Amino acid sequence: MRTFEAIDNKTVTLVDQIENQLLTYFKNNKFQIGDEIPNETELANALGVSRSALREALSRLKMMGLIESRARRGMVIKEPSLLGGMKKIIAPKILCEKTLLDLLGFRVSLEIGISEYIFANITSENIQELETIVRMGKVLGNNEYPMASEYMFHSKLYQITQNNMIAEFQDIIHPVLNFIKDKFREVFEPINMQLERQDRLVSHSDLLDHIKAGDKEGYRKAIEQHFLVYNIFLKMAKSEK
Amino acid sequence: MRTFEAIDNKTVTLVDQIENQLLTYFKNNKFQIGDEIPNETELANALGVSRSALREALSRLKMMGLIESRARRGMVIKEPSLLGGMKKIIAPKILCEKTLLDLLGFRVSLEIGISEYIFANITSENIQELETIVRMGKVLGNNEYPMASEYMFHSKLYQITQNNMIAEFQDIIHPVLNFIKDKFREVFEPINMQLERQDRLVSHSDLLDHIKAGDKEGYRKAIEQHFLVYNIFLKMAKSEK
DNA sequence: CATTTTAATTTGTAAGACAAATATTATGAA
DNA sequence: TTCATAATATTTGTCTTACAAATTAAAATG
Repeated sequence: MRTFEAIDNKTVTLVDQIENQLLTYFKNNKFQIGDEIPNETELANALGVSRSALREALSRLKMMGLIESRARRGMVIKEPSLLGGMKKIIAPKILCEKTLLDLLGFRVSLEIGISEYIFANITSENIQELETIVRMGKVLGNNEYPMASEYMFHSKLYQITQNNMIAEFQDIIHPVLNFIKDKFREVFEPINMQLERQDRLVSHSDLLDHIKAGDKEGYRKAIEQHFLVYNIFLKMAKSEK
Repeated sequence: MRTFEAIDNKTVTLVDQIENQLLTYFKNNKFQIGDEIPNETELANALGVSRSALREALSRLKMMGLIESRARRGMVIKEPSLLGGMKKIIAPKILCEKTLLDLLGFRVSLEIGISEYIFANITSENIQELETIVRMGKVLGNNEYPMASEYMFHSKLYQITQNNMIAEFQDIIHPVLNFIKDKFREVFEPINMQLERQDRLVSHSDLLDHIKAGDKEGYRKAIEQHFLVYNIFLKMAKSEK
C-alpha cells in the first residue's frame, strides 16, 4: 500500500489513516464506555491492513485512554483522558517561546476566570486549609513564595472549584510555569521590585482575606493584581517581537 | 519479556515502558526542535526490544507531534502539539456527564478570564468584524443564536486575545458545547425563559457595546451574565447529585 | 450434574522480509 | 582535478509469520 503527501509535504502514512478510520468508526457507531471492540485480526481484515500497522494505530488510542486492552481478553472502549496526552508529552525545554507565553496567558486567564466558582463552592474547611498554607509560606520577598507553598495555595484554589479538569490542567502546566519563572527570572525581578515600591503587590494572604470576607469583586481585582507581573511581562514580550 | 500488573490491575505493557523510556530520554538529553534521533534499529537495540514494539511506542509520540518521521530519512524532534491529542480523540458521546460539565465550566471560566486580554488587544478592525457577526446573527429568542453567528462571535473573541492556545482550545471543545446544549435542551430552556422574563439576558450586541465603550468592568459583568444560564445549570446538576 | 481436561481465543512480543526513496560512495569521462 | 553518472547503503513503512501466555469456551470424564 502506498503512502502519499499531504498539502504541507508531510507524509500521511497508512497508520495515520487507520487511526482516523478507527476514530470515525468508534464515533459514528455509538460506542459506549465498556463496549468491546472487534479483535485485532478482525479489524485488520476489515480495513485490509496488516496486524502490525493496525496495532500501531491502536497503540495511539491506547495512549489516549480511548481503548483499554485487557491482555488476551479483548479490547474495550474507555472514556479517553482529554488531558492525558498533554500530560505525557509536555516538556518545557522542547516548547518554543510563543507556546510558553500562550500557556502563561492561558493559566492566568483560567485562574482569574474561576473566581466565580471559588466563591460558589468555598467551605470553612477550605479556608482553614488555605490559612495553613499561607502561614507556612512566608513571603521571601519580591512576590516570590517558597515553591511548596506557592504550588499548594493555587492548587487548593483549583481544587475548591470541584472541577477536575481545571485542577488537572493547572497541575499539568505547573512545571512549565516554574520553567518560565526561571527562564525569565531577570525580567520578572525588576517588574516585581517596581510593583513592590509602588505597594501594588498582592500576597496570598491578601487574596485569602478577600475570600474570608466573601468579597468576590475585591478578590477578582486582587487576583488580577496578583498576576499583574505576568501580564506586564506578556505585554513586554509581545511588543519586543 | 514479561508484562506485569500495576496497582490498579491495569497491565503495563512493554510498549508502555518503551514510551516512558523514550520520553525521559528526550527530556533529559536536551533534545531541541529539529534534532535528529537515532534510527529505529539503533533505538530498538539500545532498549533491547524488537523493532515492532519500539515502533508502537514511536507511533504514539508521532501522534502527539513530538516526533516527525521523514520517510526514509530518519526521525526528528518537533514541538509537540499540546492539544493535538485532545483534538483527535474528543467525542462528546463517549464522555461521561461529569466530564461534560467540567468542560462547560472550563470554557465559561476561560472566556470570563480572557476579558483582560480582549481589552488589551482589541483593534478597530476587530470591532468592525464583531459588528458584522452580530448583525448577521439576529437573536432567535431564548438566548439562542444561529449556530454560525454564535460560533463566530465567541471564536472572534478568542482570536482577539492573540493567544493561539486559548483559541485552539475553545475551537476543540466547541462541538462538545453544542452537544451539551442539545443534550440538556429541556433544562436550559426554562432557565433562559425565566432570565428573559427578568430581563437579565445579555446578548452579543450588549457585549459588543461594552467593548466599543472600552468599558472593561461592565463587559466582565455582562459576560458573566451572558453565561449565567450555564452556571445556574451547573449548580443544579451538582445539587442533584 | 459436577469436575477436570482439553482446545480455542486473543493480546503481547519478536523476527524477518522487502519496497521505495533518499543519501552516500564509487566510477568514469572530460 | 572536476564534474556527471552509476552503484550502493541507509532508513522508514508495511506485511507476514511465529509463538508465548492467560483467559475463556468446550469437551471429556466420572
